[in-house]
Amino acid sequence: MARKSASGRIGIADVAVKAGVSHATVSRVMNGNFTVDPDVAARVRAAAAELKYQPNPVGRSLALGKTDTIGIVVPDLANPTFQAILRGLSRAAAQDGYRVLIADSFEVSSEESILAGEARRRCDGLVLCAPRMSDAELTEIAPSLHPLVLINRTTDAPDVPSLVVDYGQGVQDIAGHLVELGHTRLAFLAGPPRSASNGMRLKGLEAFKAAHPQVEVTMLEGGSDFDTGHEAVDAVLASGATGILAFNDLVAMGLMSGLHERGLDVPGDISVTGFDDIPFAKYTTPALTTAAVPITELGEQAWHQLRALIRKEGNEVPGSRFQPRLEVRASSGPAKAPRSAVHG
Amino acid sequence: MARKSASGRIGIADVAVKAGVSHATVSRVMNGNFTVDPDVAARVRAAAAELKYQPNPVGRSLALGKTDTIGIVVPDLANPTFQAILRGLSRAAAQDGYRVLIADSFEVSSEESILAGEARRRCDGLVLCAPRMSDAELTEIAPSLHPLVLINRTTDAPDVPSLVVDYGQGVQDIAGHLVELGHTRLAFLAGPPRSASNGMRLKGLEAFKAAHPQVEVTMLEGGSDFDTGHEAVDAVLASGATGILAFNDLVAMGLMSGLHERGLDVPGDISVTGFDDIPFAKYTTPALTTAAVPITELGEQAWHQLRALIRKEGNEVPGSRFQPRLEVRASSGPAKAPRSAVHG
DNA sequence: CCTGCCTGAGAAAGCGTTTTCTCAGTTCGC
DNA sequence: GCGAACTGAGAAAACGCTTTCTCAGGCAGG
Repeated sequence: MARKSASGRIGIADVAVKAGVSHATVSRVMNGNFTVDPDVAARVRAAAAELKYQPNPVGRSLALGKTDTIGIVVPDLANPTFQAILRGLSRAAAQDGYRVLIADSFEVSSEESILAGEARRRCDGLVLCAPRMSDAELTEIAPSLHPLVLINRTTDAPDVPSLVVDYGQGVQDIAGHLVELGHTRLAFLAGPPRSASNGMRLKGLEAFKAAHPQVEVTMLEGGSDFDTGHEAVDAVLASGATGILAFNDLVAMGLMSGLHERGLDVPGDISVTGFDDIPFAKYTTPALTTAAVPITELGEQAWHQLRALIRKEGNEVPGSRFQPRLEVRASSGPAKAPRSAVHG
Repeated sequence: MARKSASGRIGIADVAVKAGVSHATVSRVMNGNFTVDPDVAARVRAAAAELKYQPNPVGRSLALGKTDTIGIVVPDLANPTFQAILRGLSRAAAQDGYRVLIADSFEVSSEESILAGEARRRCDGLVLCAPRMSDAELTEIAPSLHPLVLINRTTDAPDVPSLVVDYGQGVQDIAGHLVELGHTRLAFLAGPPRSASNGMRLKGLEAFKAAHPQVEVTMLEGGSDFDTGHEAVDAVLASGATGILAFNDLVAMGLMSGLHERGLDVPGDISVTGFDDIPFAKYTTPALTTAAVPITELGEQAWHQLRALIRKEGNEVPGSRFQPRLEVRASSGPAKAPRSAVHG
């Protein structure tokens, strides 16, 4: 016959009545304030236990001005990279007693800032993951989103740490690896045009071309998923390249699948490389040569940065840059003699 | 020079002052209450726009008794199945203006009920995904979690819709398919012992054995990830089975990878099947025969059920059962002559 | 024995909304 | 032309908690 306040749920008032004290005292006890007589505290605790009282977090949030929740907005929850970031973030935050609220923008860049704003208002901080919005828009809304940390994107706005993977260096490492294997005609199967990480890859390849004038690098349009790779087979063959750098592992897998259907051998006829080293990359046949990104760790670091901001520690490094690690597997091998374009 | 209340953020009071009205009126305007003079409303809207006023959701939640947020607790955010459910749920909920808060129990079943309780208190409803806790515990806490919907788990507790995939039927379909291909010795590479969906598969196989006495079905211990499958190669070979039903696609992929390393051909020597039809299943070599589960749709349905509960519609069906669809691909083929056990 | 300090706990003021209550000022009907 | 019904908007209560303010009572010191 637990008495209830009007709302039907058990509140601080109920336990106050039951323990014969004021609700202020109940609050003190629940929050470990030691200015309370041990006997009274015990009585309150007993009453709380008996009533199975659990403080209402909303009331608590309003009073304390914090929610113990952080938000993350991702462009596409179906993308393994973002899933991994979410996982790392969620785990790290959970260890500090924070929960995470997710928002998926479904690659609609115009929704991002609204979504981000809404999420931010409900949370103590925000992680913006590879936002597709323009630099101008990002800079404009960044202050209203503080505490904010950026992943795979940078901004001029102050006090916004950003964690970026050095995709530029990564593609250069991969390209270098292919050249070492004797490939002189490479092709890059690009990612989504609005993706900043694609931009970094392109810049990396420019640098690579400058340093290796003897190597031919063809740029091909693309995307970020399986189908992109699968549909790119013709373009890849037409390029005459023997070493293909796919935008990411998904694209590489799609490409390998397409090449396989054409009866071509990887890496016998063509070497294919990916990027990211998603868990599946190890298990493709042939196993995929790729650049491993410590992506879960990225999520974890994002939390650490955000935590510093929330706690106003202020002495934190403004961000950091993650180096991919070349992961050589079976999908890359010695170059054949250059093929003529448009091979059967 | 936007004036601020003590907290630093712009509140309803600031708008009220600027528009020269009471904050009650501001609230009325913001919520589309038409008992406000159009002129006054316009003035308020102008003030709100100029101050970029955004209502504080926490205060709103407290007053309204709802958060427009739902929670989901999953045993392992790294599992593609749960990722897909999360995605479906998140998308469907977003369409109705709800956000989702995630909680990952990391397969620690003792944490589940605490996590669930905490999540629930911050949200308007909860989705419990394949909980690992005991039936007794589940039944006990279910009422305190209402509105609650269960995925891949059932309970006696009232008013708890549950969405389950008919794994029992699924394995029977797969087994039937293998038998049609001439396999007479099958093996089942089981999943986590505490998993209810594993239990359903086992029951399905019992039914299958009863209906097909001439077929031998060996049960092998297992798990739910790549490595499980990879490490199971010896046990699989020792069983002498020519048709292997793996617990899920991940396990199947691990197994295929292990078999490949041993120089065995799939499906020439052994047929391997998975379960779930994760996106990658299409792209393994050979492409994986599996049972497709409309898993994203499951998340979507979960939202619909939960929404009905939140809105107290009450006339909803108590849950539903999803039928997997057999997806025949290249990893299953005609049986060879039965092999002797412990093949080289 | 009185002043002053300290301790413990109730009263009350937030936190930022929504919503009910209330009432002044209009409009309408007879 | 006066009471009744209506309209619009402010005052205040409510949501559930934390925290500051305040004060009664106990105790030590002079």
